[in-house]
Amino acid sequence: MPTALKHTVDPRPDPRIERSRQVILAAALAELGAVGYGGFAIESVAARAGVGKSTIYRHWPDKLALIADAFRKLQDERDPELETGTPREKLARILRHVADVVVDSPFGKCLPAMIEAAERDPALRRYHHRFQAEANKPTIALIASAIASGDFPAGRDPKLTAQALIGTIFYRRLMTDAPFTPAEAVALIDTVLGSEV
Amino acid sequence: MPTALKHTVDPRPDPRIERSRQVILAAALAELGAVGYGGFAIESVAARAGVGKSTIYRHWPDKLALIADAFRKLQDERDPELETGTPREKLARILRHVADVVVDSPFGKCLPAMIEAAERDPALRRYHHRFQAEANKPTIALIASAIASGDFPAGRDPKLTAQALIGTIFYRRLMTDAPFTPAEAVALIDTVLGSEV
DNA sequence: TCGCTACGAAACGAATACGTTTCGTATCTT
DNA sequence: AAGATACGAAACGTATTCGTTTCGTAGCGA
Repeated sequence: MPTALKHTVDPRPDPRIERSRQVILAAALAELGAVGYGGFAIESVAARAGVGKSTIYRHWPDKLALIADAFRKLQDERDPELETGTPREKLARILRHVADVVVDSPFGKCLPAMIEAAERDPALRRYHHRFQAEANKPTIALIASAIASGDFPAGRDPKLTAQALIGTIFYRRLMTDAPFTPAEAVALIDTVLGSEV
Repeated sequence: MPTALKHTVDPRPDPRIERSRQVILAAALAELGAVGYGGFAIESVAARAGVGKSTIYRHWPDKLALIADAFRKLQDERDPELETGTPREKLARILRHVADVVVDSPFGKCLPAMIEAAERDPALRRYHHRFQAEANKPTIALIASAIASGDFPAGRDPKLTAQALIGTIFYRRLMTDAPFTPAEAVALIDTVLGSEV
């Protein structure tokens, strides 16, 4: 009985499996962006992916599991920032990137669906919050170190500052008809941190 | 032919009609907050309101019209602010009020559903955006006048400043597990406008 | 009091989506 | 080349919801 093998990866897994998984996850994200959490239908995902419905149920037990995995795939979009320039320049780069992602990417298209899903399902909510907290860590660290070095004015809470900057971008995407444009990054920094810095 | 009467209100409309309308709209808001835009079901609204389904269809042609009317009713929640105190105190009062509404009220409970609905339906989206823009006008005016009077530091865009403040509260509600508390209002003002003001 | 009408309950057919199952085919590993 | 298996297509029964309709009742205005 080759019990030990159970803990090793199969030497040559059938490539059809992983390919199906990726095609289906991409289709699921497209579906979430197109019709939202409430309108999400497995049959539409199958059609979108050019796949039989049975193939989806072969890989995921139900709709929620598929949605959770699709959200997980959004994390691959993460595209962190450079390491050169003044703190102000780095921060502007981050904000421009966030604006790009929130407005245009699969993440941005799925954002309302993610918010709705997080509101309805506790497991998705935990993931949603953790993901967002993780994504903001570099920004908070940058602000904290810039305050410590005197590049940014003292007396501000780095985390709250980051949330004010990032929050503005999300607010514009979700609550107004004028999404935040990368060109406004400098103005936003001036507004929140002051232009005299 | 009493044509002119067409333009006047019926002298004594059946009170059952308006009563049904209000009960149903309140139930619709509760339903939106509880199950969201996608899960919204007319039959559940009827049960929640203690009303026959036919009564709902007697007053609204379909689901979307009912949802739109329910959103319109949220506007009644508006509870503007006082006129006394320093600009800083007024602003803190506004932010505390926004925090209350966004976290606790029917509006706050329906917020994810509204965002999702606005994403899917152009008419609801226009209403959603206009409502939000309208709600922010007093805040923007306050900031603008405080900047003009020298109470707030110059060089900031009042609208963007207001969006940074309000946006932080919405961001905390929608994207984190730590909703904004009224006690943080002063810290938020310090962070965005500087504590030296 | 009398006629009118808004009402609640219930049943309806159509449509949609879930999750399952079957079956023949195409593609993988060995 | 041969056996194993992941696949797509299709059909299935169940459940849910839509929006409609019918009907008897209760509350309204006059």
